[in-house]
Amino acid sequence: MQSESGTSVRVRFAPSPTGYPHLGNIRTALFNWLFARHHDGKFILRIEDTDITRKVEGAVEVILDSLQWLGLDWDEGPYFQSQRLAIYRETVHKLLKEGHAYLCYCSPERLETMRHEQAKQKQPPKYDRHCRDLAQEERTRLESSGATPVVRFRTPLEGETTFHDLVYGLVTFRHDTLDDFVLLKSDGYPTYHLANVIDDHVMTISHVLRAEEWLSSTPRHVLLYQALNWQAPQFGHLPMILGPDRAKLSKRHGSTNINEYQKEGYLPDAMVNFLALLGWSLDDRTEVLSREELIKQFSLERVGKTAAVFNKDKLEWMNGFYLRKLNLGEYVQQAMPFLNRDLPGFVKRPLDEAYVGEVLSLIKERAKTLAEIPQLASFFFLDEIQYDPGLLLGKKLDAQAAAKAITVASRQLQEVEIWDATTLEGNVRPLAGELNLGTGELFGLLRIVVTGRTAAPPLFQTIAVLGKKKCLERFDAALRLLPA
RNA sequence: GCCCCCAUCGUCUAGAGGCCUAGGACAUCAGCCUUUCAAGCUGAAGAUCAGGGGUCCGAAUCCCCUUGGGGGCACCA
Repeated sequence: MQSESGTSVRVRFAPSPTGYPHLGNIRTALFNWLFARHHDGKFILRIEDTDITRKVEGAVEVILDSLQWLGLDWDEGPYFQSQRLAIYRETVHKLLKEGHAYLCYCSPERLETMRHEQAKQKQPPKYDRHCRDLAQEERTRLESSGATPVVRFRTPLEGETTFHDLVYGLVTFRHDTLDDFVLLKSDGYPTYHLANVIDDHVMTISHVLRAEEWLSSTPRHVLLYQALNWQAPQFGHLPMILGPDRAKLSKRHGSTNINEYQKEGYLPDAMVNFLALLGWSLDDRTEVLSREELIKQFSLERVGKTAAVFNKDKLEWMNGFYLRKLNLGEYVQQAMPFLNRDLPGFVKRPLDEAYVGEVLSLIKERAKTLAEIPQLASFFFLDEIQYDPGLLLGKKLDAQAAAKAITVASRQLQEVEIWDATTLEGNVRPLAGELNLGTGELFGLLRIVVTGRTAAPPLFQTIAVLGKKKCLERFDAALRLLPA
């Protein structure tokens, strides 16, 4: 498909490896990906590693893994800005030559005291343009002093810049509220402003879809495009995702890195569906959309402007929903790594896949995340279960009555030949009357005996899966736990 | 302090002047189902559409102001 300007759609996701990607970063990636796929365009991955001091080891790998995990495949890249320094320098020379940029020798110390002064006088912190029009002798003096300059953009002093944002509409900034921002740092690396403009141009990016936090630096970028005589891409800023405290997502918000969600057992499809609904909607009722539907339906027109607080409860619900939709085979595949990871070490590995399948068919409806599964299913795998013996007692059930019920039930079970839920229930249910107990009471007691828990899958299905031997052992164990 | 953006149930949102006595989803509560827990189904509660002015026959929807929230203002991205 062609965009309005007649060129094909090319979008990029351009994270910086200064940390692990969080929900907000990934939502941006997702929207770019959906936009590209919808328009049959290209999704390009670019690593903005121009700050060597903040680089986090392993971050690039985590970024790539996260995208792969979610199925957000890219068509080009990853490109690394740190390997493209020559391109930036060349462009800076051009800007310098044409008077759109200038060398600035101000020391970090001077800049800091300047800002300090400005703050004291309640002035907006802005570079005072000290080096903007240096006299020639002053320049030579500074050059010979050995100070390494930075390159700054010569921002127009008057006028204003207006651009049309695909999400927010017309946005205008007066030039006198901008300052002469740095293009090239003294270490020779470009700043974000420079590098992203150059790369977006060189890579013929058609649409820049990024978080709203970039809205206020967009006029700088527009000005740069103009100075370079390049056509700017279309900009579309995406509403922010906020933490529960309504502040920009950060490390302070705990589990916000996307790889945490993988570890917690969320499914990529659920994650994608949920994230898509943060800032975008199809209509007034559709909540569940497959990847294909999302691609087909996604449009910038339906992206909202309001920042969204992300709601983990809803994510959990959606994940549970996707989990329940899985067929048993898929479910086993998904759950197996989590069982291996979280079941106690003394449980024999490898786990028997057929047995795991039977177990999971019982807990499938009960898990909201894959990480809950080992916990929900642990009693199926342990030889001995631990629980508070007090659970065996009830209102009408003292130790003696409980012991009797357990003994009777145990004896009855020993007789059962066909070990399936229906047969088991047919044999055990009548015992309630004989023991003068309510069925709920008896079943509740047996549930504790067999699972050690008050909440578990249906009793007879559980007994069926557990097997005769293990069940009878648990009946004996319960008897031993009961006070004499 | 300055600049920019935003403003509908607790949260995510629908709503592009009359269909709104504001719809859906999550969460909450209740009922049904039921041997427990889930799931499922049904229902309830929950938003004077931030407040105030306009415009209009008519405003959640358009304009202005106020307030609130967010973002930006680095040799970070």
